[in-house]
Amino acid sequence: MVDDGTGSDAAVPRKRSDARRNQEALLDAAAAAFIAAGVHVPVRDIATRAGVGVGTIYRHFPTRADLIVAVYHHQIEACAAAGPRLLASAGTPHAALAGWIDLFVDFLVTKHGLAEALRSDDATFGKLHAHFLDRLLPVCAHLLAAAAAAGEIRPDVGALELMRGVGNLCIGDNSDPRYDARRMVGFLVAGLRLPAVP
Amino acid sequence: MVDDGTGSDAAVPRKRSDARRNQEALLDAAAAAFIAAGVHVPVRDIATRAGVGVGTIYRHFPTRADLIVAVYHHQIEACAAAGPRLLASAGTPHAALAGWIDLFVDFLVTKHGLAEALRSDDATFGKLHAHFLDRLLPVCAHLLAAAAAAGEIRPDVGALELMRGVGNLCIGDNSDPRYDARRMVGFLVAGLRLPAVP
DNA sequence: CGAACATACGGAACATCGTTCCGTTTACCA
DNA sequence: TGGTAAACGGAACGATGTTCCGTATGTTCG
Repeated sequence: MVDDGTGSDAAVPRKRSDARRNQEALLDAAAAAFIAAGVHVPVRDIATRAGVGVGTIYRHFPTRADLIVAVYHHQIEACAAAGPRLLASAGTPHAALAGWIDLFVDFLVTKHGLAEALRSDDATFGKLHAHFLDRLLPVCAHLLAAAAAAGEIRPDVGALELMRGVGNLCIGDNSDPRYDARRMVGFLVAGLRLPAVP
Repeated sequence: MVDDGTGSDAAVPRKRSDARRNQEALLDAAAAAFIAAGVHVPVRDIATRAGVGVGTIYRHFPTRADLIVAVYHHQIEACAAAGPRLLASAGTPHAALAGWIDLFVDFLVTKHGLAEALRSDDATFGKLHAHFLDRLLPVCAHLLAAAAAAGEIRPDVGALELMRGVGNLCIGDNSDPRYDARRMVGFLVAGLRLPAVP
């Protein structure tokens, strides 16, 4: 719901062309910098890549979280949209849950430092955390409820604790080949299952 | 195996008395500072508490990891020693494993920021990570092997991945009452179980 | 006991990074 | 084309980790 100046009505005065151009340049530069050096890349590096001053970054994206959210906006939305789709197509609610968690894990482990940032107690990342929760928590809760209703998992698992646990398990996945976050997440999700009662 | 100047032979020249005194003062100050502000407390704060200059810290403890390891040395050793004891006293190997993991989790969540530091990819903490693994990995491996041999858990679980997963789940436990690391670790350990074959 | 020497100390100084602020430039509109 | 408001750039500031060297002090030996 961000007005980028190309919007539909005239309530908000159109942004200046250089501002729009710089915002685009910043998004591109940040995306490249995140891939090259992780989401903790120094602000000055992003500014240099984009050919702007650091002041321009703070004007467009007051906190690092805003920039990260903007860069990954599409992928976060795609992940949110995948929840209901999986629930409809997968064989069981538990399979849908597992599939969705896989998507979430894939997203996190392919963005260097994102899982760490998500869990940082630094207030700067509070908005990042909040945005992830806003978009993805309801999806996760829905999948959990379906699996619980089907008697496949214990009924007392909260969506927030599961997402945080999964996010935590993704930390450091890229720094040591002996650690595989997907495997650990698999164990965690398996631990939610109820013993089959025949 | 650090020579503190009170050692047995004279191969190493005895350290100066002020050096020994300052090292003690630094350990006390660091312990207090870690409790008050976490293991990421600024170096200057520790120096001020100890009544020394920052140079003295770096002389005694070249990296933050060295200081952390020294402060928690006793507790790490106690955790290592608890492994065999639990295996002997607990009803089943799996119970011993679960009990030991509980000790490990308790240790981590009561030291603000320690779990985070353990997982930081900052090279400064490499020695911290290495020391934890040196002392605790064999203990964990032993417990895992016993539980696997008893057929209680799947046989392909590595000690390193388990310890890292558990450590990761402990991150941020103190920053949000809605997240309980012990609960998540419980799910993870439960996920290692093999279905009972009667 | 007192001097000489090695050891250790303290904190100033430097580097990095996030963040703010304001003089200058630029786009837009009349 | 000129005026105005928006946006820009980067210097400057504060916090923190780290290094370095002139100074102080413990220890030893004559």
